[in-house]
Amino acid sequence: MINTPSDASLKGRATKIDKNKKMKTNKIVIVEDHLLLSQAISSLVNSFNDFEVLYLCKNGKELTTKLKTPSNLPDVILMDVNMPIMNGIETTKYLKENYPNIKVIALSVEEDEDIIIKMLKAGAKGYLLKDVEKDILEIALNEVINNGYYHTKDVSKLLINTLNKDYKNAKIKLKEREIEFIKHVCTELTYKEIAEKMFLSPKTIDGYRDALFCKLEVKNRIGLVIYAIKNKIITL
Amino acid sequence: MINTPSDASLKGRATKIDKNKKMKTNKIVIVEDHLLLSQAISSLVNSFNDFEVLYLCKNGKELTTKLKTPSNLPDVILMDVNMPIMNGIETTKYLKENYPNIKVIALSVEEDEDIIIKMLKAGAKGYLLKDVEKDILEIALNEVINNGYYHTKDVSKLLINTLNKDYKNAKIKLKEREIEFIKHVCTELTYKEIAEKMFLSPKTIDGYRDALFCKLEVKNRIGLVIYAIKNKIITL
DNA sequence: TTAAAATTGGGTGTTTTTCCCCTAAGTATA
DNA sequence: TATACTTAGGGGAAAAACACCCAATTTTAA
Repeated sequence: MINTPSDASLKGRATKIDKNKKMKTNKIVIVEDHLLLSQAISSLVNSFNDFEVLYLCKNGKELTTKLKTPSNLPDVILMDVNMPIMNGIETTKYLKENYPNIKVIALSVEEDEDIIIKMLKAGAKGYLLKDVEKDILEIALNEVINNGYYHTKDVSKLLINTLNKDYKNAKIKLKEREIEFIKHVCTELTYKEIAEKMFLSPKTIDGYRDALFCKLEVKNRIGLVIYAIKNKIITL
Repeated sequence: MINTPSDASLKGRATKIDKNKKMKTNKIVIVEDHLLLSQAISSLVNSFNDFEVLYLCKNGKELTTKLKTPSNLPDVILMDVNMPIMNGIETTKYLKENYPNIKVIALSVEEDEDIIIKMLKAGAKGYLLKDVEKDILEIALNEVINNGYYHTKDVSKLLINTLNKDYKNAKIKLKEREIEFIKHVCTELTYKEIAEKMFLSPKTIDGYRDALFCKLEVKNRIGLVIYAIKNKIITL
């Protein structure tokens, strides 16, 4: 896809390095939905020693297709988290199961602890915020290849914070039916109308509402709406 | 593509061209809050012919400080729209007034018509979505320097759509007091409590509410909340 | 400049919806 | 056989929504 560098010059340099220093050139793939950014990051990575960008992908789906060709297997994948079609978390999970030797470094503007945790659980070997120094990216690439993982102080801090918080939060789980209900709550329907839509008695709806008020520690329907939006149960 | 030749070769090439063709090297500044991205874009821009990145800024404030030194004046600024402290729109307005010779190209993931319009009104000579091809960036830079402006088809389309829509929308204007009120609406306060906070009679609040229901074409408080969030009257 | 129109703040009352407390049967499921 | 989940209901208080009303100011336009 999208194409590889001015093939001639790249190959030329790679060969040279291989011969003189006998250094292995590590193969990198970038998965990022914004083409200009992936090209820019690619330009950066190619400027590092011993790293070579194989190709770019716009999302996880595209990556899985590419990987079916054996010559397309990289050493490290730089993976954006927010992508359409198949996002970073799903994709990383898929890689963990199907290509466990490929290391994934997450690259994101997202500082949301939940997402970082999910990404690391999915198998990412590192999580870089997009406002790090470029040197950090090079260090991370080297570390991941040599030691198997790399984490910045920022992310480590966040992780510790999260662990401490989890004692209190114990992450609230919503049932299927509750999620269905809360989606309707975020519309202009009355509870009576919601009951009709869900084929339930208005009194049952009363029950769901009261349970959620209690569970989510909100006082009224507005609270539910705010909760739903903050926790991305609905998107606007 | 995707790759910049190692710095040495790049500098070598640039010098060569300067000497042989007497080509002017255009000076570029990148304003973008995510350091890694600005460094990546910088790497890309430096790989183009006749362009050289002078320095990077994290936000508009930093830029205004830098510009006070005459040698820091660039030909073109690549400006992110969403930044903390001083965003792309404010910064572009400032540049238009104080440094009218500097051309601004907006660089954003934001496809929101309103924001694009604001940016162009503020004086941007081009608006690139971050998922364009890198060649487009190079073309845009050249066009802006030679012709004074550049717009992709995407943005042109959006502009035409917006013009058509404006006939219908005629953008609803909210008064100061209404905005104050609607912000309270997006909390768990009752109307009575909102009245207290705004030092008004609950009945006046009734008036505001009913007026907004009508003006914004919503049926109840939930509708107001959804409207407020969609139109960024409040941020979560 | 003066009258009409819009804006802002306030009032009384009714109906509908929301909220809150309580109970409890039927169904998975571990 | 507990435990949890889903469903459903009664009764009552509070809030929200709706319908009209009035009267100062400020803006707009004739």
